[in-house]
Amino acid sequence: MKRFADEIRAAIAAATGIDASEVRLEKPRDIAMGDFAFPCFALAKTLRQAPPAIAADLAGKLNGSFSKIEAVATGPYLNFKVEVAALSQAIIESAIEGGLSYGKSDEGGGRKVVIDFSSPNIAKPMHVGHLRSTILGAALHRMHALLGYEPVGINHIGDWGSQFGKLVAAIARWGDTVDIDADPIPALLALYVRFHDEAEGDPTLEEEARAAFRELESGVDGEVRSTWRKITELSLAEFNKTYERLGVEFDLVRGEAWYEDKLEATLERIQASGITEESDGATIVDLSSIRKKMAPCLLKKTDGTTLYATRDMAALFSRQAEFDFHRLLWVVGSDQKLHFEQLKGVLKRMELPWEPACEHVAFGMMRLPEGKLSTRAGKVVFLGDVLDRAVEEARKTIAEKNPNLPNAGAVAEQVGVGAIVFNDLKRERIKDVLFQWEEVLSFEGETGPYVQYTFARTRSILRKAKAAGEDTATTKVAPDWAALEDARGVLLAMGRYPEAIRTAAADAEPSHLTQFLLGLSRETNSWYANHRVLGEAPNITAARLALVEAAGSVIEAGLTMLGVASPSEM
RNA sequence: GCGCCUAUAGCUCAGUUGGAUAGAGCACCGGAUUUCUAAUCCGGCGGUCCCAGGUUCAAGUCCUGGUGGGCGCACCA
Repeated sequence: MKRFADEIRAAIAAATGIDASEVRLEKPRDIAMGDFAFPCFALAKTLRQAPPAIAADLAGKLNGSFSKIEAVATGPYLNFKVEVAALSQAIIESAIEGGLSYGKSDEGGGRKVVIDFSSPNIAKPMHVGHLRSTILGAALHRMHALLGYEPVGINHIGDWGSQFGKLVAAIARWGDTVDIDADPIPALLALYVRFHDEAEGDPTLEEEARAAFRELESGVDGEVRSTWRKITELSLAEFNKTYERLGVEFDLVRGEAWYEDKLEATLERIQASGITEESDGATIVDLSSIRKKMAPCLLKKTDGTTLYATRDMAALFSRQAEFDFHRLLWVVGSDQKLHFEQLKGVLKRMELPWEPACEHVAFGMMRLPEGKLSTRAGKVVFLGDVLDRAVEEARKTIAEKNPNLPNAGAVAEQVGVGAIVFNDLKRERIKDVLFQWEEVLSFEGETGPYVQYTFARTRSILRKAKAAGEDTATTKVAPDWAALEDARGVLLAMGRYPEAIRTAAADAEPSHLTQFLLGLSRETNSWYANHRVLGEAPNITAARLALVEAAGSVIEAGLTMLGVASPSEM
């Protein structure tokens, strides 16, 4: 695909004198017009000619230099159509050869991309709101790896801070009223909620909590620390079950606590750069020079303990020193935008040249029809429940549509979880999401199961072809590539996959890929409706089989990038 | 109050660095299966692209000012 575009660009460059890299090719409005379009408006001024005249003129010049491409002037546009045999063979072969690595490139050159994602808080259950960071980060990790970067996925667990003082205090008081070992997360959540309820009428609780956190931060290895350690371990074990279901892995699981012994050096480093000041007894960095009225960054409280920003600065310095990253992606909700702007603001004031490499990959908030998510107020949908219900729904659909499916249970898991994951990656990440059961449990239309279904059908055809002895390996018939004219939409879609991956990674926007997959699936399904693969003339069947194999291969590659399974039957 | 984000069909959303007649899905109506999975396909219905100015040969896209919604704004994370 790219080589045809490059050929066209080079020819236009030669004919007009503009640089080949400046030639921008678009997608024609209608596929019947061609595969690539070049608008001639921009040339009108320099050539002192009307765009349609330029297009007509260029068409004449270019057609002489192409062998497999035809240029047609349509008004102010110059449209290009690649000979179908050349197009289909090139795209199908590269898609099939690419396999799951289709779109692979070495543009990353092994440079490191640190991706900070998921980051749940210890002692709280994961809810639907945690899903987005987890699967966005995992998808970005896979895409960067494909593009030749060396991604470093870090789970920056929220395991530090004054809230743990509260939890420790609550356990000290009421730990024997709940069974933490049996089902740790709900038990810890109950204690946390109780703390907040009772702290209002009992100020000694807050004092105990502060004392506990002070002890934790002092480094003393006593009762408090051992309680904290236990909470952390139990929570991590719980989180891992969810990660396993989602197919998510991390290169490093490092909680905020991991940076504990780096806090002092971090503060010293920032102070040494001369940008800190005292304000009401706290240590801050003024950021009004970064943006008018931007809130200052607080690094140390009046009582001497550290804050979220202090720990994130420590993490940042540590990662920069350890990985010397090309990019650092914080995959964290948009509600924390200011926090990351502040971190970047501190870097700017320190005049650190790697500041632009740090990006906040913000995503919109998940809301329920009844309002904002709140674990404490019980307004919450737990992630495990969402996955379970989707899987149950998938199980029912399978029982109804394909009752003899082998491995029905495993496929239901793949389809149900796939539906949830795909749905969450479907729209632009910055957009807020209203969580609605009927939407996430829907398997029709623009959904993960729709894409999975398209793939399953490609596999089904390949299976039947093999059984009938019609697959290319058996028949050794040369495919009639020219017979795929009607599949041009499918071909062009497949050809755009590498670019979809590239922009998805560059913009840290996996929705480019989900949208791509929906488009390819639509083209493929639409083509199926009007064309038979099996039982046609051998060279036609061979070409169509290759098309089906390639389309399935690209879909599988894309779903794999997203962390969605591709069952071969469903 | 200030800052950031967002607004496209009844609903949920696409719409490349500004380019040809603004596209899907859901819902609703009507069709398609003796043959490769109907979790599909085809057709119909449905639009002052929030409003008002501006820049441009060209604006859903860029700029300015409004309006609605979301998020945030000092010792929580």
